[in-house]
Amino acid sequence: MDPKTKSRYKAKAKIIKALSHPTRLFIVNELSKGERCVCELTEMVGDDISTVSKHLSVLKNAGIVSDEKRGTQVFYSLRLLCVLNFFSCVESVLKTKGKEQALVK
Amino acid sequence: MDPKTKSRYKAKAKIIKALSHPTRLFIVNELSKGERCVCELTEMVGDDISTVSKHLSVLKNAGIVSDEKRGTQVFYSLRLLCVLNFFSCVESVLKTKGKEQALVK
DNA sequence: ACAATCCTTGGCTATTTGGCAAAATAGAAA
DNA sequence: TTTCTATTTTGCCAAATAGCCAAGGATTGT
Repeated sequence: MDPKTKSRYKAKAKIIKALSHPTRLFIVNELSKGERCVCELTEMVGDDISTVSKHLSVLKNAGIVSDEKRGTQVFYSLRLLCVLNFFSCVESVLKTKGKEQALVK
Repeated sequence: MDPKTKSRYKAKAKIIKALSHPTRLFIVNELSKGERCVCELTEMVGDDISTVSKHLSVLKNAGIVSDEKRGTQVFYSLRLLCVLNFFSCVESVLKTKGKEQALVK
């Protein structure tokens, strides 16, 4: 694999990696319904606010969400709607795996 | 977040996590062209064969690829074509990020 | 049976990640 | 300015991950 190809795959992997955490998936799904402030997300997720903030910065860094400060609050919104397509694909994997598990039993 | 919802997001994240590595992305892309044996992939990737084998087991475990032994070789093939849709979405993220970087300059 | 080939697994180390708690920052309000 | 509130950053520790090497199957061919 030549270096250029490799670095392209690295960049892509970084974006996907940003989505590879349960909490971050939940956040993305929530933001697909509209913008939310950190405090709202924190309450829904149930983790420490610093943890949620970190997850948000990962998503922001990857270019998946954007933030806007209004007053004392920071509102996040989903910038890349196409990531929602991931979900249906992932669902189908889960379904297939479910069937196989059933067969094994 | 209730436990049931949480475990569903965990399962989804696990699948996406399997795709969140440059080598594994490369492999998925390669398999989209047709089945490949471990030795072929190893040569293309350039890592130790044990490393490649481990990546393949991660993908298999996630339900993304399937394997078939024929003779002494094991052939892997892509089972979930929809994961290819991820790529175009990720491309668009990269493009957007590229533009922003250009603006900053 | 024996050797050769292909692949997987276990063991090890180095690096990265996720979580909380405490400290730092930014803006609003008094 | 001082204080309050919302958020981010930092430090620390535990757990997970990636990589290589060596050892262990499995299958083919001699």
